[in-house]
Formats: sequence, C-alpha cells, structure tokens
Amino acid sequence: MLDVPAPTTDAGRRLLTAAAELFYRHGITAVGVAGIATAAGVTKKTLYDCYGSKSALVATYLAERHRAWWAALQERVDAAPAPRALAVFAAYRDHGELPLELGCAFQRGAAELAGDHPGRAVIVAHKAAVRAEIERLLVEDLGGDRAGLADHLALLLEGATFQRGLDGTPDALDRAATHARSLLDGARVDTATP
Amino acid sequence: MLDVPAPTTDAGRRLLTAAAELFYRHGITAVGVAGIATAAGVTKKTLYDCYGSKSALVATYLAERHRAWWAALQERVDAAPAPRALAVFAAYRDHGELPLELGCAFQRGAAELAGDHPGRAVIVAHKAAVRAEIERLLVEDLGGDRAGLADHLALLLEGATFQRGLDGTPDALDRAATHARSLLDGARVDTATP
DNA sequence: CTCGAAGTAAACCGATCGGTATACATGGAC
DNA sequence: GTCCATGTATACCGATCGGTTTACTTCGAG
Repeated sequence: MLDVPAPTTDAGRRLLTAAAELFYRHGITAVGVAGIATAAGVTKKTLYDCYGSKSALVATYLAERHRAWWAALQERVDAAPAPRALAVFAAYRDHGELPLELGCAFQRGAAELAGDHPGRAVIVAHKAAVRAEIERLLVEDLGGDRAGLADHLALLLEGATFQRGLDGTPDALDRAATHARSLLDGARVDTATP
Repeated sequence: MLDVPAPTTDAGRRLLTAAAELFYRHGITAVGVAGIATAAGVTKKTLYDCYGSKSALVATYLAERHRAWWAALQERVDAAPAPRALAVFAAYRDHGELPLELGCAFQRGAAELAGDHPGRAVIVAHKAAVRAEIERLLVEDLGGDRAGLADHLALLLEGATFQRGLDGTPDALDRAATHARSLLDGARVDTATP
C-alpha cells in the first residue's frame, strides 16, 4: 500500500505490533513514541532508525492493518455464496485477529489525521478499495451496472461500522446486513449487458 | 444536553467559540488549553474558572454544537414537504453557520474520546436524538412501524457523513439522499394501525 | 463606600511531546 | 580479523501538556 516503510527486522515488527495496539486503543495523537518504544521493549533510537518519524510509523500501521484486513476479506469472499457482497458485511462484523470493538481503525484515524498526513492517503486508498471490491462482487454476481447499488451498500457499511464503534456491539453490522440483503433481493440478476 | 456547564459570561462564550473552532479543525487531543485561552483573548485561569477542566469544556463544546445543529434541523424539517425524513439529509448536506467540510464533529469526537469521557455521553445522546427524529418523521408521514426503515436511513446518513469528512465534498450526502428517496418511494403510506 | 465577582498577567508544577546525540555491545559476512 | 548493520542505554533538546497559584485590576450592586 503506497510507499510506507515495511518492517524488515525483529525490532521493527515488534514496534509495529505495539504501535498498532496503542494507536487503535488510545488514538494516534494521544500515544507518544516513547510509550510505543517501551511497549515494544525497544529504545526510541531504534524506532527512529526503523521508521524515521512518527508519521511514517502511523502510515505503516494503517497500511499493515489494511493488508491484514484485506487478506481476511478475500478468504471470506472466496468461501461465500452469491451474492458475495454480503460477505463484506460479515467480514466487518467479526474478523478473527484484528480488534474491532472500538470501531474501524481507519475511521478513527481519519478523524485525527489532517489532509497532509501520509497516513491519510492510506485511509483513502483503503476505503476506495473496499468500495471497488463491493462493486466488483455485485457486477460479477448480478451483472449490469451496479455503481449505484455499490455506493448504497458502501455507505450503509460505513455507517454501521461507525455505530459499532459508538456502542461497542456489532448489532449495527447485523442490521446493516439485513438492509443490504433486502436491497439485493430487490435487485434482479441481469445477465445481458445493456 | 445533560449536565454540561453552560457559559454565562462574555469570556466563557468567547472561550467556547474559540474552542469549537480549534477542536473541530485540529482535533480535541491535539488542541491545548493554552491555545484555546490565547485564541479567546483570555487567560488560562479564566478558562479554568469558567469550565473547571478541559474535559468539561469539550463536553460543553459538543453539547452546544448539538443545540445549534438541532435548531437548524427543526427549521428545515418544519419547512419540508413529506416525507420530511429527507430534510435530515439536506440538513447534513449544508447547515448555514456550522463548519462541516471536515465531517461530523460528533464522529470526529467519538474517535478521540474514551468511554469514560463526559463528552462521549453527549455524542451518544446526539446520535440517538437524530435517529429518533428520523423515526418520528417517518411514522408521522407514512404511518405504521418504521423502525427498520429508520435504522436503514440512519446508517446511510452516518456513512455519508463520514465519507464527506474523508473526501471533503458533500457528494456522498447527495448520493445518500438519492438512495433514501428510492427507499421511501418503495415504502407505501400506511394509514391503518396494524 | 465597600465588597465580591470576573478578569488580567505571569510564574510555576511535574510530566510528556517528537526528535537527536553520544557511546557502547553484539554478531554474522566478507 | 575486521567491519557494518542492528541494537541498547541514556542523556539531552526546546516546546508543550493539563492544571494551579499568587498578586493585582476593574467595576457594578448593595
């Protein structure tokens, strides 16, 4: 994802793990580099040797989160029956390893990162990728032009994800999936290309 | 809104105005009390005399934002034709005074405020109020049980509001309104109580 | 005339911020 | 056998954090 520095060493990976936990739990601005280094059992110098700046570490955190999430999504999508777009809602409801009870890490990040922060580009790319994936699945499973429906589902998903972060339960995801299902029920399969 | 301290003096009001601007623009965690006091042309002591803590000032900022937003919403709703639920989308698209180009202040706040922060209760109450208002308008205009439709519209609205903050344009609100309209078109008026 | 509320100005508290510097250890590759 | 990457440990930089304190105005109400 973009040009973020990937961790190559052990220390770099431990730093990334510690940073991910702290950033997600307490917010990016609220977490200091010293705390990250301590949590990783590493010195600040090592952190700066590996990532160069807090901003770069933040961008890497988000890029790695996207990578892990995307892999989990593909697994689910591959195993799902048509219409597979519903599997995206299921993936947001619970994806194994990643913590989610505080809501979407990208939504949380977007609220804290200004327009010129390198992490913001990762967030924008992530959201665009999810949206494109929804549309791809719709077109492959239903045929025809599904841009409007994809947009509807993407917004629904985004709203439910926020709501989950607000009340701490995945209920909104379940409700959103129900709404999505009824939208898909109303969309006839279109095998002919217009 | 809840038990937040309302500003009574001139200095208190100027502090709130300055805090609102800075919190919304740069994030709550990233803004310090010294900066707020300076922007308001006031000393830190006055800030603490008026609000007692940064947390209380944050809660007041959110409560005031809700008050202003709610007043603007009611004005629009009162002037709107049925189905008036669409007016809520229009209100999110552009409401006169309040800045919105960075997205919803409550969504941004929710990403930064932990569960025990007094401001979080204001956010939860705000979102619940909007959702209840949508349902009220639906029931009054369409009749019947509209809980499911209200939930669908509320999630759609939430998602579009986040998207707006992400790309800086109100386009997502327009698209969400279109989706909402087609949902409402599919919902028959039900004058009889089941 | 006085008293208290509301304010300014400025110093102070300990802690933390992001980031840099210097000095030293380890261990595998050439 | 040496050299370089990777690391630890620690001190330091100036700035800022949320919050408190002391001393001094200013001004309207009683």
